[in-house]
Formats: sequence, C-alpha cells, structure tokens
Amino acid sequence: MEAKKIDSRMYRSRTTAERRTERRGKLVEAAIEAFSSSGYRNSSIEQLCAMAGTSTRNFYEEFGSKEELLHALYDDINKRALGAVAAAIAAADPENPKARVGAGVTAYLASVTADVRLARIAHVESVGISADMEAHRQAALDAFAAIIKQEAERMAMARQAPTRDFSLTAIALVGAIKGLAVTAATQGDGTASLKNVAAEATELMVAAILGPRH
Amino acid sequence: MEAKKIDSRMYRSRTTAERRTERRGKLVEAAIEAFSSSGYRNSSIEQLCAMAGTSTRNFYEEFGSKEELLHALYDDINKRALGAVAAAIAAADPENPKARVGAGVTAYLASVTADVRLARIAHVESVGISADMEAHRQAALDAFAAIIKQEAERMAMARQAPTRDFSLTAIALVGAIKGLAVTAATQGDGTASLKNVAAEATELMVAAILGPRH
DNA sequence: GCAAATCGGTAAGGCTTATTACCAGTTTAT
DNA sequence: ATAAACTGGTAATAAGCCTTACCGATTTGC
Repeated sequence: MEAKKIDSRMYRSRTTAERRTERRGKLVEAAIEAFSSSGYRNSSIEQLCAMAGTSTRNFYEEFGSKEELLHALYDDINKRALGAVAAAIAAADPENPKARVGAGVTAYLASVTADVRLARIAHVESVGISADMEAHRQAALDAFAAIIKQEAERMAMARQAPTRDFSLTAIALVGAIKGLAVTAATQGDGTASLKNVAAEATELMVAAILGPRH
Repeated sequence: MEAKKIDSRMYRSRTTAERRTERRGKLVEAAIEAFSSSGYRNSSIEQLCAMAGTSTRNFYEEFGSKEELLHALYDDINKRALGAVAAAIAAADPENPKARVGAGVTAYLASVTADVRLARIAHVESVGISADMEAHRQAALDAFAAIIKQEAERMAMARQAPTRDFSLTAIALVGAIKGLAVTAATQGDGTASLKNVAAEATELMVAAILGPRH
C-alpha cells in the first residue's frame, strides 16, 4: 500500500527522474547567475523560478529552501575543485615536491577561476548566511587545510621538509590561496593572470612548507 | 534664518551632541552583540533598538539604514587595526626586517582577536552584503595589501629583499593573515593561541618577502 | 508663565517574500 | 472510455520588517 512506483510514471514524454534532474539543473544554473550578479540575499525564490522557467511549486519539490539550494551549489563547486586537486596531485611526480604543490594549486585555481560566478559564490555569497551554512563552509575550508597539511607531512616524512606541526601553516595557506583565487577571478588580467597567480601561490606554499632556509 | 543653533539645546540635562554620541555608542554596541551572535541579516532594526534601549525613531536620526550602521562599525574596526599596525611598525627597528614584520602582524592580530565579536563582524558578517559594502570591504583589503607591499618594497630598496613585483604576494599574505585571525579568534586555545598564530604569520611573511633562498 | 519649537516613543502603513491550498492539465488502470 | 491518480502553475495567505506619520513630553524664548 505504501510502496510507490518511482520513476515509472511518464509526463510529457519524460520520466519522473528526468524531469526532476532537468528542473534541478535549471534551478542551479539560475541560482549561479542570480546569486553571482544580484547576490544571494537579493535573489528571491520567485526570481529563480522565473529564470529557470519553472514554478515555485516545483522549487519546493527539489529544495526545501533557498539556503538548501545554496548549500547544494556550494558542495558542487567544492567537490569539483577538490577532485581536480586530488587528480593533479596523484598524477604529479611524488619525488618532486614543488611540482606536486604546483600541480595541485594550479588545478584548484584553474577550477575556481574557470567561471567567475562560481568563485564569487564560493568565497563571497556563501559567507555569513546562517549558523548551518557557516559550519559547512568551515568544514570545507578545514578539508582543504587537511590536504595541504597532509602533503606537508608527507614531505617531512620524506625528509624534504622539516618535521613540525603544519596545522597553522595549512590554515594560512588556505587563506592565501582563497585571496589569490578571488583576485584572479575578479581581475584576471595582466598581473593577476591565472599563470602569475598560480606561480605566486606555488612559491608561497613551497616557501612556507620547506621552510625559510632552503 | 537658516542658521540653526546646534548643540545648544538641552534635553533631560544633556546637550544634543551628548545624547547623539551616547545613542550612537549604544546602537553600535548593540550591533556588535547582535550581528556577531544572530548574524547581520537576522538582526532587525527593532531588535537593535530594543537592545540599545532606544527607539526606531532615533535610530534613523543616527543612521540611514542598517547597512550604514554596519559600514560605520566596519570602519571603526579597521581604523583601529590599521592604527595599531602603523604604530607598531613605526616603533620597530627599521634595520631589522623580521622584527618590523613581526611587530606589525602581531599588532594586527592582537587588535582583531581582542574581541571575538569584532573578528566575526569584520571577516564574516560584512561579506556579501551589497555591492556598496563589497566595494568598501575590497578597498579595505587593498589598503592592507598596500601596506604590506610598501614594506616589502622598502626592504627591497634596502637590499634586504629581492627587487620584484610584490602585488600578488601582498594579496596572498592578506588572505593568510585573515585566515589566521579568524582561527585565532574562534578557537584561540593551544595551537591557535595568539602567540603561535602571530609567530606563524611572521614566519610566512618573512619567507614570502625575503624569498625562498635566505 | 505661556507659546513656539524641539525631541522621542508608539503604532500603523506598505512592501517584499516565503509558503501552501487549490484547480486545471496529463497520464495510467480497468 | 472513464475514473482515479498524479503533476504543475496560479494565486492567495501570512509573516516579517522597514519607514514614517502622529502625538505627547520637554525645553527655550519672551
């Protein structure tokens, strides 16, 4: 009696799952555009629905609230960036620390600056929304810091870097990379080109991890 | 005819200027508490007035809007921090670059972490409020970056650092210091104590400015 | 002391926006 | 083919909040 047949019913030649994912995609795309141009707080659900060509009724079918949509969007952006970094690091020469670091940070910056709107959403519009969102954002930053810390410890283990606590170094480097990412995304010309910014970030990370004397 | 006698009239044994500055102070203090605990967007003007023991009528006498209040508060925080940094740098030994950098960054971190609420307001609650506020915030970050850049160039001039473009380095360092400041403010115990954080920031800045080989 | 001017609190108007109830359109089962 | 079930758009409900008009309280000038 309770069992519902999901994904079986068709509507306008589309299955339920198709319609849902399509609507979800449209809403996310609308949110990317609206949040990055008008700002999260100035974007109303009705506006998002109008841009996505759907209705508020369906909005609540996909997301419980505007914040839930932002949450999902934030996760998408971060998952993509984290994946790019992990892949780049894995593909780099394990014996060459600078190359590893450079590959990872360049992958991150390339991922984030590819679409200015995403950088803005991740680093500006998602800040200070609510206690929940803040906790989530902090967790994401911690995850990035953990990756950096892990890489640093790996180098220390291989005697390429001094053995010490890299916790604060990692936090500082996350902040530095974030600042460079925003700069590259908003004014990615000349001095702040992706190439220059990636080089700067790499130098800074190497200097911070390998220590002042090297 | 048009000339108004300002500050002359008394009300409840207080002059106009006295009442205004007092109210302003109470409103700012209420805003610090409300913004940092409930968040900027969740704090209504009525709430602020209730906490400050005044009325909405008087709120608009002092500030044109809630955002204007945040703007003023943000400026206060930054002015104090910038002043502390400038004083610390001026008092430091011009010949000892690391001491200068350490004094400046320690002064900044001490100023910001002295009151957790201020750190939260400056680095979290003020982000992504509006186009105006964003421009203002960016300008403040640029000002900090300019100070760092100037110090770096000063060192290069004295042949204590290599001669190069420090623009991106300064931006990265501002981000790093911001990240450390937030960490110290929110979890300023053990590893993230003011002392440790200041030391980390100093090391990073010296390494970044003086170059990898030193 | 009295009128004119100023100050400040209350309360209501008006706008925006989230949320849901309702109904029309569409599909499946018998 | 028709009833039952499901899908989705419109529109109304409801709440929150900014803003200001109004009016009593207080003070100054004459």
